Amino acid sequence: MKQKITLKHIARELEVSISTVSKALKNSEEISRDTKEKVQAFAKLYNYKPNNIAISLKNKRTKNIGVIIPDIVHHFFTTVFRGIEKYADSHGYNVIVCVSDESFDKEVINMEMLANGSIDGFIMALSAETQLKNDFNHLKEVTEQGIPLVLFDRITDEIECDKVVIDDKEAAYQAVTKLINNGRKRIALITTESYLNVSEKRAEGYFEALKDNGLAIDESLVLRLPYQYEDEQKSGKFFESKEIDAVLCVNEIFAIRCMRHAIKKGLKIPEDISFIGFTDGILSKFANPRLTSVAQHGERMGEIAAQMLIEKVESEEENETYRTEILKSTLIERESTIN
Amino acid sequence: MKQKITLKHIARELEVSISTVSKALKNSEEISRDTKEKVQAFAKLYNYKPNNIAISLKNKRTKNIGVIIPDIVHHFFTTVFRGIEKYADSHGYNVIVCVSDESFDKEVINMEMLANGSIDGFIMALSAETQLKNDFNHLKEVTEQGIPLVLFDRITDEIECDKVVIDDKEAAYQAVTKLINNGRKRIALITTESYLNVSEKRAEGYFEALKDNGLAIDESLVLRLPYQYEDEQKSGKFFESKEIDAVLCVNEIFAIRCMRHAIKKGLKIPEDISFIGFTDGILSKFANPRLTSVAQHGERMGEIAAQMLIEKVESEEENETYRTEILKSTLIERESTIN
DNA sequence: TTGTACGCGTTATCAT
DNA sequence: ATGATAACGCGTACAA
Repeated sequence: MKQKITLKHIARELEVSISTVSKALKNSEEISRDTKEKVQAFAKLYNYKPNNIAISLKNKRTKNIGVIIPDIVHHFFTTVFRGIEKYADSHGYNVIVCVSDESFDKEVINMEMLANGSIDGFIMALSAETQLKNDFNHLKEVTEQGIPLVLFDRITDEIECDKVVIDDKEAAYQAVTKLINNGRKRIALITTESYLNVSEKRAEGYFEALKDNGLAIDESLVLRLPYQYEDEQKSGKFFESKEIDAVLCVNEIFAIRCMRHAIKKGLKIPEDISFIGFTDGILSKFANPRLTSVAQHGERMGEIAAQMLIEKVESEEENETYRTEILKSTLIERESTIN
Repeated sequence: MKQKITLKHIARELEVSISTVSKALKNSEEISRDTKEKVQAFAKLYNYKPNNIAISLKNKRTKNIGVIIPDIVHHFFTTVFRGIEKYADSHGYNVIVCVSDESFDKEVINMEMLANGSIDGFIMALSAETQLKNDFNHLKEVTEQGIPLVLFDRITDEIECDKVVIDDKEAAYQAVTKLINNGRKRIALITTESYLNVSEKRAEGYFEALKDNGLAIDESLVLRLPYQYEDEQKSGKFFESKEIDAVLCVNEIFAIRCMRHAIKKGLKIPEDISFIGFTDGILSKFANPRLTSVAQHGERMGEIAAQMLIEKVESEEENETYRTEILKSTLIERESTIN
């Protein structure tokens, strides 16, 4: 096992001082051609690479980004993560991922862990529990320490920092308007229990579109399911008992499940009933029928978040201005709606 | 902005030496009750937390694990990653993820980057290009430096290290046997171009099962598609032209696509034609009909990989014995096969 | 009981 | 042209 070589080793071997070696490797003008060549040759031979940790300690810069997300086995977050990783990688940053698992405590612990020097800044989406508790002290602490923070998707107004979201309300509004223009009258909304701000925004858009188009709001057409919804009972009954001709679902899985219920009931998609989902992931593309879906452009979102963060990290002055980037979403039309 | 506080700050403020502070915070017997209380109170007040980087430098241990995977937007890898993250987190380790994007160069660069002190060990699945080139010098370098390495799923025999795989060959063998027992005679294999060792293993199992059950091997029933297969042409023609009563696909997406072709051709699933896929992900569960699939237990795989790695990282002696853990897969039967 | 000195690996500043 | 020294933040063996 050949040990990692350090400046000290080279210095000792070549009988020069450590600082000479350091300078020689940086091609400093101060050092003679001879020495430089000797040192550089030796370094190459033994494949010298400076130790990142030592450099981090010296520079007080780790070139690491901390990413905290509720769940990694979730198409949208995964997509965002890919955008972050890509941008970070191409700018010389590494990414440390922690999964909060929708738990407040884990989120806090992970943040504290990373905040002690391991990273230069955070990118995160809040856990469901955090949004429910409405407790953001851990975020406040971090920003007060001057650690840059970028929130995406699951954000809060309580914290001042850069943010990236999609226009959830607008997207839902457009989707519902589309359904109405296709002649749909009884449009259901399948959403999550209400503490997730994204679901809230989508519901707002749904209601507003109905109102603006002169359709009555019928609360009995709104079904709220637990976030991790496994049981088929509740949604099954809903479809059996209601007369519906279109459905907006706040995620793909709800949509796929509901399409099944509709088919089982003997309805034809999209003739008798149309479906639109959120998160244009793999399920939408491969569902049968293929699902019309609101694409959230997660990868782009990740890139923007990473860019915002790295900008803040690398800016010298303490920049106290924050912006919220709102990404436009796109409705991808497929077989589950009439064109 | 309140700056992160260090031992030095506390020492200066309390007019004691740095080492006194350090010891006091560790509740050392050497320090008087008085001083300890004073220091600890002050530390708590200002929320002192030791700097991870400094500790890493001192201990030559980062408590970071480097994970390099070909793709993160891929259900199987994501699942494995979750297992790694979970185990790592519960053992006080952080995870740095790099995505090789199936590129040899990126894999090499990322490894070199992390190998210079940023991590205590690697967990990785080889990129397609690396397997194609058959060049593993970057892995060799790392292991020679004494950095522990665990390979999973996409592995190679060229490198001595711990490994975790599933019994791909056996799984395919079982799946095909199952189809045969259900009375299927003309069983197709849809696989990737041949340099991925997992696909190879699955193909072996397929052939062996046919042979052991006295069925002729018909190479024209084997379709090899590019790994990132987008175009529908080739597989479409295949289904139009062949008489097939069952299909084994090496991944979910191939299976879903092929089911569409079959349905389009007017075949009934599973009556006329059965389907079995690999990677029991979200698509299998929600496909219509639901897809019978080989579950690879990615999360368990990740846990085991992390456990193997951390064991090696934390073991004092240079342990030169490596093991290869072979995980049993499970066939999850759903609507696409007869029970 | 407290403090000094050193080392982890690197770089920057200031001598020589 | 080269080297000594200090500093990043921490921990610890040793000295006082």
